[in-house]
Amino acid sequence: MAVSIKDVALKAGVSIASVSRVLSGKPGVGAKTAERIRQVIDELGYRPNLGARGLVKRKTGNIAVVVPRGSYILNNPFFSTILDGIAKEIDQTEFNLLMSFTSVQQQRLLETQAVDGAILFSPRNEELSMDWLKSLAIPIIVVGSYLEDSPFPCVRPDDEEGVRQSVTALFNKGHRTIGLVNGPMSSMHSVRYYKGYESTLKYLGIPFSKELVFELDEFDGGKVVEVVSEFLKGNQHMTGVVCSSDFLAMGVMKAADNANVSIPHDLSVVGADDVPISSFLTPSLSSVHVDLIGMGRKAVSILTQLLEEKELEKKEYIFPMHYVDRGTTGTPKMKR
Amino acid sequence: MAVSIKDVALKAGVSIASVSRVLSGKPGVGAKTAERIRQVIDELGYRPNLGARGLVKRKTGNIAVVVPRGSYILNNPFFSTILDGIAKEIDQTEFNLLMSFTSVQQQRLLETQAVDGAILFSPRNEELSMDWLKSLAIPIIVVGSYLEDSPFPCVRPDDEEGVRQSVTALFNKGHRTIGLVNGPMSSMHSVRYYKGYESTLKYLGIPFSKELVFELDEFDGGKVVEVVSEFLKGNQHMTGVVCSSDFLAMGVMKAADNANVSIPHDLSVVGADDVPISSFLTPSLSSVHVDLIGMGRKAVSILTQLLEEKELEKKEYIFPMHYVDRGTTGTPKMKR
DNA sequence: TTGTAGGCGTTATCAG
DNA sequence: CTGATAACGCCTACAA
Repeated sequence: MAVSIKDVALKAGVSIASVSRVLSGKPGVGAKTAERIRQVIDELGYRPNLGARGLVKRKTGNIAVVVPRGSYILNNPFFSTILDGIAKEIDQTEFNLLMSFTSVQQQRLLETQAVDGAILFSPRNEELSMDWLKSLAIPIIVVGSYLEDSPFPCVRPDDEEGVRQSVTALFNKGHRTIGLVNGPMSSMHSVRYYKGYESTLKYLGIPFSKELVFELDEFDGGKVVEVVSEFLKGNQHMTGVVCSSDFLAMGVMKAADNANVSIPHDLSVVGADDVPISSFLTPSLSSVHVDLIGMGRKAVSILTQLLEEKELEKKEYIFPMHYVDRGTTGTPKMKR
Repeated sequence: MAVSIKDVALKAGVSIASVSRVLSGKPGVGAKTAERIRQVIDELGYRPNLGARGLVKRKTGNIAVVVPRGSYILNNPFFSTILDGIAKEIDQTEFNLLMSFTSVQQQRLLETQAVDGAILFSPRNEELSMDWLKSLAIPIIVVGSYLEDSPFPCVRPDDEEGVRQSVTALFNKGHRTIGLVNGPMSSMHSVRYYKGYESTLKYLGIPFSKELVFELDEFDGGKVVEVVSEFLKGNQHMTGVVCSSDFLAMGVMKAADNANVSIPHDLSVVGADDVPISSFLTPSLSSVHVDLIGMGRKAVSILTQLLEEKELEKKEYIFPMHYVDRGTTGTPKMKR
């Protein structure tokens, strides 16, 4: 049986009101009484029950991080690095962090008034009903991507710029046949990557070919390597490939290895997001860097602003990307 | 203003007691009334307030996952894979998942009656006070490692067996000078790895040399590669190395690359845990596999058993490990 | 400066 | 079968 405010009041010989006052640092308690109360609190090791407090204050003190269904996500460093940022920033606040990984969980979490606000991680357009989200009537932030036609503020990388830089980097090294390995088009992230890829090619005067675009439903382990291997075999004239994530790039590297395609000798590869692990690969992965930790932090900080009823300066917080040249990119050979 | 049980009762023309009864599926409500109530609940989109319910039931419906301080952890696939299992299993229950990443967070979480039980992820001996943990008076499970002299059930890999198998695998390939790259000794995981390494060498009749053991405080990015490179240079007669995690093994691979040591030609490397990403490395990493997802699931399932006041069959749930031969291991060359 | 009492949304006990 | 009503732990007017 946990010690309650009543126990403290009793032992200190005061009313619970006074205890409550010193607890919340409110004025109206004599110095001596306050001191005594504090001492009793200490002695008894009293801790306020957050649930009860939430009930009357109508605040839970929790915020939710909602990640899309599909377990692949947890092993995706794009996610864990942003989560790292979220965790760091949340540590500066008084909030607890609730996480949900499935739609059942998120329903329970969001509909039962268990949280004051939520951070949606790279949601897919088709998975979340906008009406439902709005009906929740709590502040919501989208991070990593954004929802189409959504009223929610979002924090995301400047994808178009990222893919522009990676395609251009390959172009500048002499590549003229550049493929794209992309994620599922249900994510706006992939959509933007696709568009940016297309427009950059056009800008550079390179013909666009549907053959060179590969869309992966997700990175679900072994299967990926197989299909990407096929893709590589079917496009032997391709000398470079840009990917919409480092995770995909890793798959490409492995597939290349499988297909006896040497990187960067036969094929140059550029990832995206530059997750921490990228520089540990062999060869180390060229990528377009973005401050994922900062994105996580930003998501939390604007959510807490909203929670404090402050106005946001803008609706989209777009983080710059910049190309980082490492070991997976080189000049193209004449022929593969 | 969220709709409460009162609103439902009002609109249905019944007492809140009856509403509460249909909500919790308790008997004592006429079929017709129940039907009407259900309908109103639907119309109003009523959802019970978990906090209020928790207050009277003295259950929060939350369980905590406590991860040790230090951000490296989030990008460690050992963690994220176990977390994956935790998430999967939690989905089978009615619990919400609260996470804490720092000591401040875990204090708030655990001391404010915000959770019914907790899963401690690979805790370090010095970071958690046993007395404090006991004083919380909630069920606690340790996963990934264990706490010395702790009364808490734990779920962990059979580390001793793992290192025995990896050392033996190298031995069988002809290696006689085998190093160990280990984590910090504050983790029991490292301690067991160290012991297993030592005893296996003795069993195989290989002399133990302190020079060949390298202890890394943690995998904190670039620095690791540097120091491991030094280690490799200082031990050129070493033909194989076993690591206490795949994460460390990746660092060794990168360091080897830096030092112009070719794997597995010049040096064989064995990781541990066989995280999903391992098979995507080039060359793919030899490791000792363990069912990390299963460990996560098990942690949740025994915690919920405890929460239901059921007895546990045992105190330690040890998962078997078995060596998986992949690309980073080969026969030793005569000389490096 | 202090205490009393009402209420936050639920569940549970006890009458009717 | 149904409905008051008293908790649960806490906050906060309002009184004293």
